[in-house]
Formats: sequence, structure tokens, C-alpha cells
Amino acid sequence: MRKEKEITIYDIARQLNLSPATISRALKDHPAINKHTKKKIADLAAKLGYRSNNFASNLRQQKTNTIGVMVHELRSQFMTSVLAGIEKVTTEANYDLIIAHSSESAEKEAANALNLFHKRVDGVIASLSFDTENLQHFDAFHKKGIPVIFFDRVFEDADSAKVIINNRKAGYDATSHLIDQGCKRIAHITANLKRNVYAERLKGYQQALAEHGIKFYEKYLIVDDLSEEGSIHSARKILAMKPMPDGIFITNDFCAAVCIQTLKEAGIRIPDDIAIVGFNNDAVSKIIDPKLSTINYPGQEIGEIVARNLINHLQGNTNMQMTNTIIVRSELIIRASSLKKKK
Amino acid sequence: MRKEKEITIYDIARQLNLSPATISRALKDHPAINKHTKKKIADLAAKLGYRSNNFASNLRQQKTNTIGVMVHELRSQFMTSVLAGIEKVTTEANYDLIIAHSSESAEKEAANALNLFHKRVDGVIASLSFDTENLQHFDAFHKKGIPVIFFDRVFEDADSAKVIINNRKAGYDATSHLIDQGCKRIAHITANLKRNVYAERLKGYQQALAEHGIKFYEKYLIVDDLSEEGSIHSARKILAMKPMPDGIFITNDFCAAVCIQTLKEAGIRIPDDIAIVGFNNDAVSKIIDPKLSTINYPGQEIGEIVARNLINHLQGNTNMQMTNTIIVRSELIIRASSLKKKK
DNA sequence: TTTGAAATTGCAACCGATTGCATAAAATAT
DNA sequence: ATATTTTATGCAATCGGTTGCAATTTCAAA
Repeated sequence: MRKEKEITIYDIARQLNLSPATISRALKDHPAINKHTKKKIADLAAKLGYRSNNFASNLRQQKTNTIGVMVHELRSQFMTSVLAGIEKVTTEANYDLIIAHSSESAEKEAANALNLFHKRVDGVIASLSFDTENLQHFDAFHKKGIPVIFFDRVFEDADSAKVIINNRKAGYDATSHLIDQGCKRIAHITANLKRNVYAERLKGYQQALAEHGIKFYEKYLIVDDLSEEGSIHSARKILAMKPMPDGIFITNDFCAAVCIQTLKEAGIRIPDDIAIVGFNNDAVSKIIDPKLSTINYPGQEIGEIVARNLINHLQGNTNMQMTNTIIVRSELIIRASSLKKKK
Repeated sequence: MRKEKEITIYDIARQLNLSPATISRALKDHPAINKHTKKKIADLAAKLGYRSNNFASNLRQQKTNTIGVMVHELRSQFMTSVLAGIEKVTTEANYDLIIAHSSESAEKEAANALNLFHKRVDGVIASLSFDTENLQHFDAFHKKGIPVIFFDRVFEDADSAKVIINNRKAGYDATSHLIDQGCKRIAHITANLKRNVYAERLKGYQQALAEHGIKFYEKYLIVDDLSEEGSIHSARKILAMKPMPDGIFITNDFCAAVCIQTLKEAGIRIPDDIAIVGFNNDAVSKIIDPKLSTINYPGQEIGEIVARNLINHLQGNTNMQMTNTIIVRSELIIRASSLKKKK
């Protein structure tokens, strides 16, 4: 447990009778340094167990090589996939990550933004919380020229970079599929419509209904949070409807799983009485009985794209303005929960 | 997008005709500084949008206020709960977190350790990967006196700090419960027995069998990974046994859920034909039909305890040696998957 | 042999906050 | 009025790596 002394470039310089400047350059493979000298320096550094001091380096270079990631939660498989994608890319590019989550609170999100700002991240990747109303808390980054890139939950009309899927099309596809299966009374369980993802999916749902000449009824639209309790509550609302819907498009797989369970307990047969389509393609969609039809939301890919774009921008490798919107493909996966017995 | 100039304590000092030393002390509420002066300084700092430069500070103070967390994966609810617990405590104590995951690879784990070492974390929290054979890659930390504390997957006989549950007792309880329900042929599906958690649960399973005069058969012990494919594979093995088991203790809820599904598809009734107990109390345990009996593994609490201990140690608030083992309580939760119809 | 270019290396000034020690000023005691 | 604390503030060195510019050495071309 005794602390060993920390080796610095000055120690190496002294032992080799060179200047610290030479050591510094050699260790980062600067072209002006003689190959032979580099070798000597690298060998001694390894022998002494030298490790570079990032703080000295960051201080001098005025950058942190750190990226801040702001997410609304960590628990979904979608989000961990996104993080895995981000991590893959940032690790390769030698960036650190600070992950902050808001637990769906706008207030905490603002606090996280401030914190990342003070930590001087070089760039930010963010997905908004449930009840975020505006982007003011990102102003500090803009003022300092720190790039921010959004994914998943974004303000679609803000002129910032974002990576999203076509939520409207996904909602349209899910609903059209239910209509194809013969559903006439299709409900939609979703969450805070201020969030683009839910608003757009609703639009797609409405559009599909309209195109098939089905009237949209307000009473078939259920807005709740996506917690276990909220989901049970939503399922109860469905049960209380008369006539009951014969199809539901649910904006989240976990919520859909809880709903299926609650409906089954009430004696409803899935998909015969009610067909169901979820969203995200979480692991739970294959575990619930019947298996859940859903929209595949490719988290890892989104994470990689977001991170790659940010890093390209930071390294100036690209002329792309940071005001682009990138749409990643997503697709409907059909499983048992929405397949009515073929007539 | 124009970059604003960064404010330093020198700027503040100049404007107020004070020395940087005074500014530094005032901003961290040093008792030697006059209240009135502090106020003036705080006001101007706020007005100018001053933010402290951590790198300068870290460089000078020779510490990073950062804790490294090494986990084997991020996808389970258990692990995200642990992280939530760690984050809660470390945030309050004003520590940063670097989260590194090994994807169950010992090699990646060693690389992560090295990386954290170079990043100069003040302390480390770790749960070992699937195939880690030894703790050599933590030597660098020990040599520099950097505290490391383990949780969940640990080497129980190593003399390092650790926070675990009593896995043997949990395995004993789960198995005893199955025996209580009338099971005679109880299988156990688990993973790499080099990992303490699985080895201990197995011991508990064997002990429960022995105490109830049930012979332990090697053929009822299935060791696989805990992936979806592995779990399906394990369930198939169960189906191929004759006589088939009438109870299974499975070391992981996700694996148990996949097994239940596979068994159900083969026409097995749960729990009547086979009763099942899982492990972890993940969200999936309440979604699978029938709901899964399981061992509650309190992730958040474990995270908080681990983090609190590490921070206490770092701050010297405690005399506790870092060689303690803390056992957190865990308990059996009985749900439908293990309740045979009462006779 | 001289000379200019190329290849190496060093000098010294940063980056911004911290802190032991000294000093100055104000308050209290003698 | 003088001596002694207390209270406030400043001085200056330090943490370790980086980098523009200058200086020196090497080498080949003229």
C-alpha cells in the first residue's frame, strides 16, 4: 500500500540527458524526433512505468477529450444499446464519456447540463427528458461553441443536429398492419405528446386510420407514463371501454408487455380478442406470451452514428454543418401478438 | 458559435484588485477570507460566468475526484440498479464516474483496468467478468495505493473489500422452497462455476438437497452461459431428460424467462409439471407468465453501500480496513412459477 | 571548401488553481 | 501607548505536459 512516486517526463529527461520537450514529443510520436531517440525514450518510459498526466495535458491544450451523454433513463434495452454504440465509437477515438441521466426530469436535465458544462466536455450527446419544455439549458454550450447532438427525443424543429428514426412512418406501419389483420377499433397507448417521438407516432397512427377510412376517436387515445403502474392503469382503461378495441398500438414494449399481462388476467385473448403491436424490440418482446409484434429501433446503430458524427465534427474531419438531421431506418417485426388466426 | 473567452481567477483578481490566492480561497469558502470579500467575489464570478478549471485543480491537488466502475455488462436491471445506487452516492459526494464494461471478457477487463489506471481514478469499484481467472490486472492499483472494492462477482478468498449477498443461503432457500412444494427431482441451471456467485448458489442447492435426503445427480446440473441461445439450449436439455425434473432452480431471471417460454412451447405446464425459481428479481420476472419466483437481489442498495464505503475510505472518514466483506440481505420472493396447486 | 537545407533538440513561457509561509491590518489585552 | 493576538490578504512556487521559436548538428549539393 505504500505509494510509489509518480514518474514524469522530467524524470525521463534527466536520466537520458534530454529535455522534457523532447520526451514529450517522442512519446507522442512527433516526426521531428529521431527514431533512435524515440526508441530509447519509449523503452525507459515503459521500464519506469511512466503514465502521462492527462490533467497537465488537458490544461495546456484546453480540451478534455471527454464527451457528455445526457439520457432520460438507463433501464431500457434501447438505451443501453445506444450507449454501447456510443461507447464503441468514442473508445476507438480515445474519448472519455460522462454519462448523466435525468430520470425523466427537466430540472435534473438542466442540472446535468450545467454539470457537464463545468466539466468542460468537448461535446454533448442528448436525448430529452419526459417533461423538458425548451432547450435553454443548452445555451451555455452554444455560446462556447461546444457541439450538441440529439437523438431519439429531440425538438424536431430546432436547428441542431439530430439522429432519429421516422416515427411517423413507424406509427403508420404498425397501425396499418393492425388494420390488415382486420382490426376495426384500434386504440393507441402512448406518453407525453410534447415529445416528438410520441407525437409523430400518433400522427402516423392517425394517418393510417384516415387512409383506411377509419374514424379517429379521442377515447381510443390513452396518454400515460410508461411505468408499470401507468401501464396497468392504461390496460384497465381499455378493459372499461365498450365496445372494447380489437387492436392496440402501444408506444413501448415494456408497457405493452404489462398491458398484455393485465388483459390476459382479465380473460382477454391476445391476439384473437385484441391484437397488439409494441415499439422498440426490447428483449421483453420475445419473452412475453404471445410474443410481441413491434418496431425495431436499432439502438446500437443510432449510438454509433451519433458518436461518429460528433467526433468527426470535433476533429474537423467534416464539412457537414451541425444542423443536419439523420434518419435511421426502422422496421416492423411481426410476431404472434398481432397475428389474428387466418380465416 | 463564436467562442467566448474563458474567465479565470486571475481575471476576477484583476477586476477586484485582489490576489488570485484570495479568489481561490473565497470560491471554496475558506474560513480565512472575509465574508464581505467572499460575497463580492462570488457575485463577480457569477456575473462573468466563471467556471473553475478542474484540470488545473486536479493537477495541483494530485487527485481526480473520479471513481472508475468496472462491470461485466450493463443490460440487466440488476446492474443498472447498482449503477443508480453508485451514482446517487458519488454525485452527492461530488465525485465523477467513469463506467467501463468488459462484455464478460477477461481481456477487455484488463484493458479497462489499465485505462482507468492511466486516467488516474481515485478509486475503483468492480464486478468481475465471466472468465476472469485472477486479479493481476488490479496490481497496478494496489501498488499506487488506489483502493479497489468488489461487488457481486468477486474472489471471495482474496483479501480485498467486497460487498456481496449470501449466495449460498439464497441457493439454499430457493431449493428448499422447491422441496417444500413437493419437488423430488430438482435441476439447477447456472453459469461458469469459477464465479463465486454461481459456485456458492450451487453449494446452497446441494446443501438443501442433502439436508432433505435427496441425492444430487450430476446430470441435473446444467452449466451454460446466460444468453438467449444458451437458455434455450438449457431448456432443451431439460426436455430431453427422463425422468424430467419437476423443479428447476435457475440462477438468472432472464434465463428463467426464456426457459419457461421454451418449456411452455413444448407443452410443459409451469408450475404443475415443473416448478421454477429464478434469481435477481428483474422486471421480467413479473412479466413472464406465470410470474416468476425469484431471489431479490437489491442492486440499488448494493451500489450505495459500495460507493459509500469507497468514498469514506478515500476521505479517510473511517478506520475500516479495506479488507472487509459486507453481506447484504437478500430474500426469496414467491410467485406463481413455483407454487404447485395446493393439495 | 563553402553553403544552404534538412534533421534534431533545447529554451522558456504557458495553461489555472492551490497552498505554505510571510506580511499587513485590525482588534484586544496590558 | 505598547504589546499581543486575530483576522485578512498577498507572494511565489508548484503540479506536468505542450509548443513556438531559436539553436545546433548533420549532410549533401555546389
